[in-house]
Amino acid sequence: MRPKRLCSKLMGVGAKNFLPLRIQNPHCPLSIIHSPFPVPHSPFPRKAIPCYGKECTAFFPCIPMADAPQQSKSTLSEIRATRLEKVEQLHTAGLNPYAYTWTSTHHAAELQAKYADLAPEGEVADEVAIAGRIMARRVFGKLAFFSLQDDSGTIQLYFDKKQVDAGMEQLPGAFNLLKKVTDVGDILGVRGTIRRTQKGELSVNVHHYEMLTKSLLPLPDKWHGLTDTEKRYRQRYVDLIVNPSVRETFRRRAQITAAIRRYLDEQGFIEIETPVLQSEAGGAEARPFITYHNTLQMDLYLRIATELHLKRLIVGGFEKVFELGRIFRNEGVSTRHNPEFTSIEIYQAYADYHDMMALTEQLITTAAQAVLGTLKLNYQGEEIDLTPPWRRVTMHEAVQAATSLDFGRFEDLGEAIAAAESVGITVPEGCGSIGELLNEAFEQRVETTLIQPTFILDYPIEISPLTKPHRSKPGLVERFELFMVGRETANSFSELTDPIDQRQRLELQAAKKAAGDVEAQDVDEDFLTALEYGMPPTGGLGIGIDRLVMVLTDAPSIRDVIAFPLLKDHSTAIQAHDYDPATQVLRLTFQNGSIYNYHDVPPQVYEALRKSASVGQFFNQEIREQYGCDRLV
RNA sequence: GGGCGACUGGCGCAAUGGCAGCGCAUCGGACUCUUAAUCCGCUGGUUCUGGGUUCGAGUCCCAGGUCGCCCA
Repeated sequence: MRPKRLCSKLMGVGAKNFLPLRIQNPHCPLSIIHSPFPVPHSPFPRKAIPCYGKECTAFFPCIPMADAPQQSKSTLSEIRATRLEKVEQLHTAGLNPYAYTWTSTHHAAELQAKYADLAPEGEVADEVAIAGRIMARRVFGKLAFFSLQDDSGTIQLYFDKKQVDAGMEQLPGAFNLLKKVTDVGDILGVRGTIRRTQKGELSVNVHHYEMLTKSLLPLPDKWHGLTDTEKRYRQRYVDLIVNPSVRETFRRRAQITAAIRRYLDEQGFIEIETPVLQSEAGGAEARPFITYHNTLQMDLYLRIATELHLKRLIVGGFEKVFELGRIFRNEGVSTRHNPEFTSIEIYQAYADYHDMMALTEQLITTAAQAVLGTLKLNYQGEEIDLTPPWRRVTMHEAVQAATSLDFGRFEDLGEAIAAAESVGITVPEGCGSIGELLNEAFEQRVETTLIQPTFILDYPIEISPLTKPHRSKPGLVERFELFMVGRETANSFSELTDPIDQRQRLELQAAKKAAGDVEAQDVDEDFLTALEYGMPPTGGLGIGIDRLVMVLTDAPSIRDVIAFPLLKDHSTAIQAHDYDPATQVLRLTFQNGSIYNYHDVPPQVYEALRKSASVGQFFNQEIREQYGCDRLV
């Protein structure tokens, strides 16, 4: 075995009077010394207990206090410690580094606009107050320039020693204190007048400043910024601070949803919130998340669609309803899929899918105009023109154009499969109907080619269990999907209102589910009961808000338009383990506090776990997928 | 689920198997018009984790983790 390398500074010295420098093993059970940072202010115990944790194969790099270099201020914990000292200095000076309130007269962008015509070295006596985050410091002996960033933009702060000291007489050495205790990242409030510097930068000529919030952690490199995608998603707040375009994306997202709601409101639609927790997850073909209600002792599903409840509202007499909200689908993660995402579903009584096509065009063009001011946009290098009317083509026509196969002419499934395979279409196992095969051919050959907004009409009945049969084309339903930039963006139908037909279709779904299809839905008896009371003819429409926002903000990944996308935990660190040989139950306590019982674990497996160099790794390899478990906490 | 790639100080990046380096930031000093300020000086790293090969591993091999891209 390779010998452990030990920190030479640690060798031969006792455990006392050490200053922990860096936390190396976050999985160690002795969490007290693994708090992420040493806390040198207040009664910080200036010593570290060496790490004797079983799982902790790391050593703890410590240096004796007496030998510690006086000027080492570079690691994260040291930077933080230095800033905590500045917090103390502010307290000592009688200032509160975490202020309660501040009143600004302007935002940065307002000042930039208002004084756009001020000439270099021009001064205006107008008194202004402004607050924001320090994004850059350029400090001279008796002069300093800061860049201050607020919600609207940035503006330069100009600090002249004489002026600051004169303006803050009650605080002797105010200018020097400013130089000493401020860092990039701090939240500062200032009052001053407006001037444009010799070099032409509009500035606030500060005569009074207040530290509103002292920042303890350093921001990323001011020039290169934060580019690590994973860090950007995991620490979105840092991403938002240093990447203005990210703030712009989420501002646009809000404008889009606001524009959609405004339009629907103007058209007389009302938004009604329907349950997220449901005893049956229906309305779409998707695998649901499952959760549990303790006192009711029942399993519950997170909704995979809002469809069935919104239709109940149509039965109840509302004629125009919608809900814009979160949907949960227990599926994989990709640049186009997040397990929780936002959809809008809209239902209009006495309308059919042709009316819904017009509504789709109206909604999306309204949103585009609101956020971009134009219907021509660029998505990832492709020019997209949203000017209506959008192209309308049936699924049969689209597939025929791409494959030269006429699916309307096949007599039976075998013939269709042979024809599909002859043109290179991969036929999935369990493909049980011509309609499913048609959809497969569409997805494989047509979908990604639909760059400009296109309505695909008239779907096979097999893949559309909630849709009214086509009024003139047997075997098809009155359904369309909207595709843009090669992706499904909206889905709509003339809603099925015949309760008997609906029951048969749902029972077919339930049979598929019983046969093992995890995406098939169950029969929602109460929904069928509602239909039996009678639902007016209704058009329904669903739009994927995240995908729409992606197109309108030119975002390549759905994670760029979701503020806090779902990411895997960094580790399943095991804090403690316990084993009962009699019941063969292995109890594992994880770092995050959860406790699991793994069943039927043989004693020799636990022995191997105990002796393993890394418990976490052994668990991942030998236990996690191999044994059944219950969650206790 | 499969394939490919990435992971080195707070951030951005180097390092034919041979002393882990650079820029920015931090820390100390100088400086009244900067805007990636400049100049001088210093500090800071169990190279994602575990194992292996080797006299010697950031680099090679095996396993694992997370992220990204592509495919399903």
